[in-house]
Amino acid sequence: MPLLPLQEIQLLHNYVCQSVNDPKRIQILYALYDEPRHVTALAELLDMPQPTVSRHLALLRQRLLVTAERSGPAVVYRLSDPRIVDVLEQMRSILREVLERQAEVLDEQSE
Amino acid sequence: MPLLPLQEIQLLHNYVCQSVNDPKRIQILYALYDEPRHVTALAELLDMPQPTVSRHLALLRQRLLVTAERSGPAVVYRLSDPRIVDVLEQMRSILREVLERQAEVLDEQSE
DNA sequence: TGGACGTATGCGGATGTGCGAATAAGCGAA
DNA sequence: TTCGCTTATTCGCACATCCGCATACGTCCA
Repeated sequence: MPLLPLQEIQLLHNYVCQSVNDPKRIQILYALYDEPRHVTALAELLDMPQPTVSRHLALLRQRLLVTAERSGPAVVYRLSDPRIVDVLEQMRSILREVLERQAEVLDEQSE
Repeated sequence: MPLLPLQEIQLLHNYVCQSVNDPKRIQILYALYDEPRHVTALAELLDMPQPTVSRHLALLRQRLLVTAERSGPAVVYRLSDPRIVDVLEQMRSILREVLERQAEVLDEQSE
């Protein structure tokens, strides 16, 4: 795999990496993976103030990771591409492994 | 997939998401995927000041995504788990798709 | 031990990000 | 149009992050 051109790295960072760089946004992505929801439902489920949820959703929508659709007075949000949660799961898997490896090293040192 | 406990989301964010939330760190991860390198080699390859590279590496090492090994006066860094670059590639794939979808929508609107 | 090479760190400033509180704006029903 | 519900936005502040510069630290070898 060749090194990526800087421009492409910028895109990757601006759109995707920044989007997942907030715990609340990660929560929102998981919640939308479960099923599409409207703003108030998300706010109640995740115990966040409505303006906070709305702001995070606006950011995710701007980054094209979620789409919004009006349903009466409410606005239902859904993931543009559910694979974004697969990515988060892969990150978790990597994290689990490196933490375990770290634990082993500490064990060996204490022997 | 159940919603994740907040604590696990925090871990995910602190270790992995934050790590990839900087264009220069993404460049470094790709460069180390290519092959393990020492600080100065990275600095020259990526055209960054040495202290900048060193600081980013320190962060990545603290997050357990890279490991450091002394080799004479130099310190060789390598990826703890190459799958981190697979994750970045998956992000790129998702980004490419949503951007294409966006382009289609704009085309339809202009017809 | 002194010097050269390679790496890490401290500091100050600039920039970016998230939040609370209040409020504006959009939609639907009567 | 007016009210009620839902969502979006504005403002000000607190906090984190990144960088350049200078410098300290580590290691090796003469």
